[in-house]
Amino acid sequence: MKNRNRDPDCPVRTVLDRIGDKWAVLVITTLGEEGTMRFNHLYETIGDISQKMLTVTLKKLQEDGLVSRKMYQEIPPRVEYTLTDTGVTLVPLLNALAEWANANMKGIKKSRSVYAEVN
Amino acid sequence: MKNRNRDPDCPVRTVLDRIGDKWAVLVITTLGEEGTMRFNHLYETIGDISQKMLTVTLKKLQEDGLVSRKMYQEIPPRVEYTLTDTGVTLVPLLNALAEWANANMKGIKKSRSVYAEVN
DNA sequence: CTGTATCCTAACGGATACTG
DNA sequence: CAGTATCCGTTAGGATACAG
Repeated sequence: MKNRNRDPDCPVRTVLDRIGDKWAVLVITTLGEEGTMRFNHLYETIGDISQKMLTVTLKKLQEDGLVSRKMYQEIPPRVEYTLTDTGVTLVPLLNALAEWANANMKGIKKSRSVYAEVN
Repeated sequence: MKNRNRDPDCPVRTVLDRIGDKWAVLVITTLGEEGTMRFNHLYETIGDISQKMLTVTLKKLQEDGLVSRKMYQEIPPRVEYTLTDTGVTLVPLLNALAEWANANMKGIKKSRSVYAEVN
């Protein structure tokens, strides 16, 4: 495998700086579940994201070509976001992580409380 | 699937707050490749992590029960870190992400440059 | 409805020096 | 060798107000 040390172009880091972002993961998995969504729908579905972070995250994902944006010339405005083909390929990986989280959260929480008692 | 909205105990968020951390991912995948490693070995292999962040990250991973720490009473001191069984189960998922990154980095970089030109 | 623009605070995390 | 302690600049990101 390619040596990752001190390599600014390391793919792992390139992608981690993006999908390592909690909001990006949430947006991608949500779009993966619901398909095309409007801005407000995403905003309400994710729930605890701020408007600002949703905007920023969507822009970054568009920039990376993972999400596409379609704007309708209507009043009031309507904007729809959809995963691109590339974006879709990321969904199963993130879902696998989500499943891992579900399967292991209990153990992790227990470990944390044990650790807290000892220290 | 469990509704993730406004749920502070959401497993996905619990895990994302940890593996969403770039340093944690790097430590886990590195230990996954190399097996047991000493502090300095990890420090040098990862390369651009600071001593402080390595210490902090290892502590958090121990707290979650993903990494175990073994200290030898020697002079100079020797400390070895190893993935726990739980930690090991996370490795293939992270490696899958790394492979995804390798496969898609080119397209992502291209998308970014196109985006940069237009805007 | 779908954003943009500021302000502002907590935290992240690097650099450095010190310790057992 | 394997950390700890401290300082300190940068940034993430929430709150709020405003705009097209």
